[in-house]
Amino acid sequence: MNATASAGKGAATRELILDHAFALARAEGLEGLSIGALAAAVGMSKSGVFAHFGSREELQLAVLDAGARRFVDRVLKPALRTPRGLPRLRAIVARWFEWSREYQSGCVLLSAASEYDGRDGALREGVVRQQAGWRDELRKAVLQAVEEGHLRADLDADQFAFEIYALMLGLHHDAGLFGFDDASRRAAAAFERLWQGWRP
Amino acid sequence: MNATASAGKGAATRELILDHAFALARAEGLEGLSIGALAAAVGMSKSGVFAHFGSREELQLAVLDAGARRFVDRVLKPALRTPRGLPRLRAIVARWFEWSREYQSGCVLLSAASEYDGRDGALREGVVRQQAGWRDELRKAVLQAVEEGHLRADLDADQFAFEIYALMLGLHHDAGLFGFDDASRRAAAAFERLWQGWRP
DNA sequence: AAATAAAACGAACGGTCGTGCTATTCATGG
DNA sequence: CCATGAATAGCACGACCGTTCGTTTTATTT
Repeated sequence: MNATASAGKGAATRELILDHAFALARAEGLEGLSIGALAAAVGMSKSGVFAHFGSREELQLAVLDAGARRFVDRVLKPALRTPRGLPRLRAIVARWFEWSREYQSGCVLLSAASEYDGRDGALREGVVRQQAGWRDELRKAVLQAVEEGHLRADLDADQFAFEIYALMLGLHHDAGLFGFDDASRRAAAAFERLWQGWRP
Repeated sequence: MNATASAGKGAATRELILDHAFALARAEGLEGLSIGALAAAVGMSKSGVFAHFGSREELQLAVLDAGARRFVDRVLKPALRTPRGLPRLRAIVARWFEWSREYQSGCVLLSAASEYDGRDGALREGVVRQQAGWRDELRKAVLQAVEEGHLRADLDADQFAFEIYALMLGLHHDAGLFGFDDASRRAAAAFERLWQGWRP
């Protein structure tokens, strides 16, 4: 009847597994994610879980992909409803802050970036593609703010996107180690100062 | 005769083990560091390596500590030879860039921060203490730059240290995924703009 | 050179890992 | 209601995990 069931029972349990896998990977990282622990969390047998993905690496890729989809749904998509330019850029960052608050102790996407930055293989490629894609979305939002005349025309959008991203990394880092509230204030203040410095 | 030998053979091989462990942890993280693989890298038996630390966790703590000592020796200490204030602060950042270039694909200290930010235990405590200590050194260097009159008096040193740290996180992130050179240019440009904006 | 202490080895233990195979349960279309 | 295929369970495998223990080799001291 509902959306998941109409795609068959298999797809539904696959989503259920991915839910638990996402939660486990938050705490242990994608490399720390084990099929046995995942099966125990879902309440299935190891082989039952395994059959849905065919290999551990496919499972990890699926978790990574699920994380990316959630991020887009929770951060980018809602912000697209606000008018393009600076308002939309600020909406993106605001949603991103909320995301960080929810996943302050372990964001799968960020820990994956640090887990696979020095390796080869499909997972690294997935992380790179995903991070490059998100950076490009950010860059486009910055570019639109320039085009709309909300930010100065001589602003380097790539550079600006890098600096925003760096602030969010700082937020996540400090939130995980020292607490979210202080980190959030610092990151927010830095972002305010950053874009205000580029007003026309 | 020499410094290491006078402390006994045990201490010397312990350092040798830590060398290899540091290299392995760069690629696999502290959680991915296994005693078997470490023993093979050093050319010793598993039990021989194990005996030096008594537990895997003690080994991980020792690697973390060794990393912190190296960082201080390579980044902070040399910078202390330049005059206090802005020159020293810029020297610290410059050394930090060199450190990042060397360890662009996997810095043990940073990956440890992301590995243990959502856990409990001795390792997390070690990471927090180490990160807090380094942040404080950074803050002190910023404060001295204010006291010397090199930066404006209304500068919030904590905030400034956070922003510098965030830039270095951005550098490491982008260097690992997209290449060091581009990331380095962006981070350097951001730091230049950052401190120049606070000149008296 | 003998005695003693430190260091390293080698084998084994109980567990968990990912993965393959076969059987059984389940849902679903005819 | 039954047949068919999908979904899950159960079991076994080889490999590696951290750790323990008794033995042997190597260094240091007397």
